[in-house]
Amino acid sequence: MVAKPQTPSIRMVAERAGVSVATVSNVLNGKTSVSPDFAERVTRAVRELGYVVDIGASRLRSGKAALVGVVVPDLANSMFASFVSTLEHAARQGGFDIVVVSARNDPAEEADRLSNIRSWRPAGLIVIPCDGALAERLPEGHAIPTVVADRIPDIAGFDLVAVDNGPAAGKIARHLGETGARTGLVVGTSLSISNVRERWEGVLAAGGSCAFEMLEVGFDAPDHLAPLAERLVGAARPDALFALDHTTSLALYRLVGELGLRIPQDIAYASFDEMEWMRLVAPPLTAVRQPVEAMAEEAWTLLSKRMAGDHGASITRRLTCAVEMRGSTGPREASRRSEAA
Amino acid sequence: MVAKPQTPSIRMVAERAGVSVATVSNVLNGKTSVSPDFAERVTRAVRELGYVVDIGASRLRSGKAALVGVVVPDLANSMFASFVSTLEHAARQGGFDIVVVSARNDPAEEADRLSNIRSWRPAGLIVIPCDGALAERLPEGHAIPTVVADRIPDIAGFDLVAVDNGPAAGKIARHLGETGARTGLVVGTSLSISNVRERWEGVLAAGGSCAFEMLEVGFDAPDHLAPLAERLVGAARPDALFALDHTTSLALYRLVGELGLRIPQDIAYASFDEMEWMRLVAPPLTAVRQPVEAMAEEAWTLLSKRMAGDHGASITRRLTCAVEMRGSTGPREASRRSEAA
DNA sequence: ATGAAAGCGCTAACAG
DNA sequence: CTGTTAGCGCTTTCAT
Repeated sequence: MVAKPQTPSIRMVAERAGVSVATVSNVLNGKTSVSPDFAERVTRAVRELGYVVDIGASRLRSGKAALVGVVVPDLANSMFASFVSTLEHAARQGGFDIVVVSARNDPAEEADRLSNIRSWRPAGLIVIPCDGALAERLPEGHAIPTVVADRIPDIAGFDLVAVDNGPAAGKIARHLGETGARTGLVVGTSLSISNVRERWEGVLAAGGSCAFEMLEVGFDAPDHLAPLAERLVGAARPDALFALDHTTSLALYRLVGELGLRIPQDIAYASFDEMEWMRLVAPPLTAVRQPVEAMAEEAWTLLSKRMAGDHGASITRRLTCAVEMRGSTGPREASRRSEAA
Repeated sequence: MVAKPQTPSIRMVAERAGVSVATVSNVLNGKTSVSPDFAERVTRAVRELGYVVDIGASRLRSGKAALVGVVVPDLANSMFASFVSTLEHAARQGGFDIVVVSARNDPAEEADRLSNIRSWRPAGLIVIPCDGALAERLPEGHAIPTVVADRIPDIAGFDLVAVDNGPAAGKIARHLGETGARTGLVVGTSLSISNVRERWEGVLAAGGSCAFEMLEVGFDAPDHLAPLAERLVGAARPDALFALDHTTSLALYRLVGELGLRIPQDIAYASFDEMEWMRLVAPPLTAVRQPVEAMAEEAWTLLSKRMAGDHGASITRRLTCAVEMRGSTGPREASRRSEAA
């Protein structure tokens, strides 16, 4: 029977270096000063053993957690993936790791994850709620520093970072009117999501010469788009379409193609949430680009302050979206790629 | 001074229920049987206090970790995001949470993350290495159950799940020849990545009537595509382009558009890695679709077995890609959307 | 069926 | 500057 390889502990390092465990800890954490000689012996023992601290045990004793929880509605959604990616990097800079959980757009699952994640005793939480009803999913005396991002919850007391949904959507709405649309159909997943709601309200508040109507299609858009198809072939076909989120936009754009409608000649098209492909299709799509990276960085900044002990009043940040007007909303020029075909 | 709200510990639960901490633990873990009366009292105390176990302390004592580490080259890449998303769900089903780290395509960062993640004493690791040289980034006696995915490392002893890169790429190569291409340019990030290498070798092995050449453009493709542009405008312009990964494909497709080349009339176009947008552009792109979800699920299955104590010989799984022939590789029919324009 | 006590790996407090 | 000791929250013997 060979000696089974065991994860080295601080005690093994201490023994090998011929010092006490406290000295090892001091060398590693640099709190108390240690003589160069001892420090060197410890460093070598650490290297030889391939020792890395057990960060869980460390937290247990010190009370300092190096973990933050991240809860998103859907990791497969590239917007949220990008958010998490930026967050992960910012967190690492600060010496934190992240535990990521996806609620899969299911409020019940979100509640479950939110409860479960507390088991890790994270130093903080960053949450993009999957709908407005976050309050009922947090435990009574929720004491973990928490930042909510992207969507506005039904609960105060947390820092919040989101984008200027209303004004950005309003710009699109006015632009559609200015480029000749008189009737517009706005399509989104659900008004129960605050940013979809804000966008729709932004459209309504925009005024302008185009009359808009709103349609909710839910999260599995491809299945729910059938009734919409009828609206697009009938005589009452709107002059313009405005998709309020990426998921919807993808499905809606495909539907428009399947119906053989030409953009922008037959119907103008705009989207909230810009993805790479929107600049590659012909004509390229008018879209609102959200500052996802900036949102993640701001969320991290806010959380850092809270984790550092800031107990000031909760802060709300609204970041500005970029609105990109492109060929899909006219003027009636065909794009290069289309001309070529 | 109000009583500061404190995270409830098992001791508080025990006191409130009027039982010992051992009994609380027994109720929660269901190991030993507990009288209905006591069980009920504990359950209520848990509910009233909003207690959730400290999973770190639990691991410390029991040695059972409920955490697995996931290391990917780039979380912002939608393929990897999708991988992580599927993984996260599978892990949750098994009662595990995941710590996610991104190497940002940087081997040095990967080494750092790989070392750092051991601090969490994870029960297992799932790694998509950012290049082939994984061996030198793992500590000497790496004892954590580990599954490598997507790319083949320079080190044996780990379970591996990847796709049939060579055969799938070969199919594309033959198809390009069959649709009339005599010269083809294959473009990818770097041959140092095993799957890119396998794809290129698959092209070479395919035979067929088209002569291929390979070009490496690195990871920040947009910057490195300039020399490529010259190849595409000169007299020696190839008949076909084949991008070996998503990042490259996105940049390359954009370049083709900017140069005003028509697909497939001026040049045929195919891509390894299928993304949504490839079906939305005109003409839709011929592409190899990787079974990312299946790969993640298989990786989890393999890891589960290892974590359960299976010490059998390491396993390699090759999943089959779907190859979708579309308009971008001819025959010389314009797509519907193009016809309309 | 229940509880007392030990100890996982670590750091903080204190003694020397 | 260094070592000893206690104890974080939990699970696991081992008594009772």
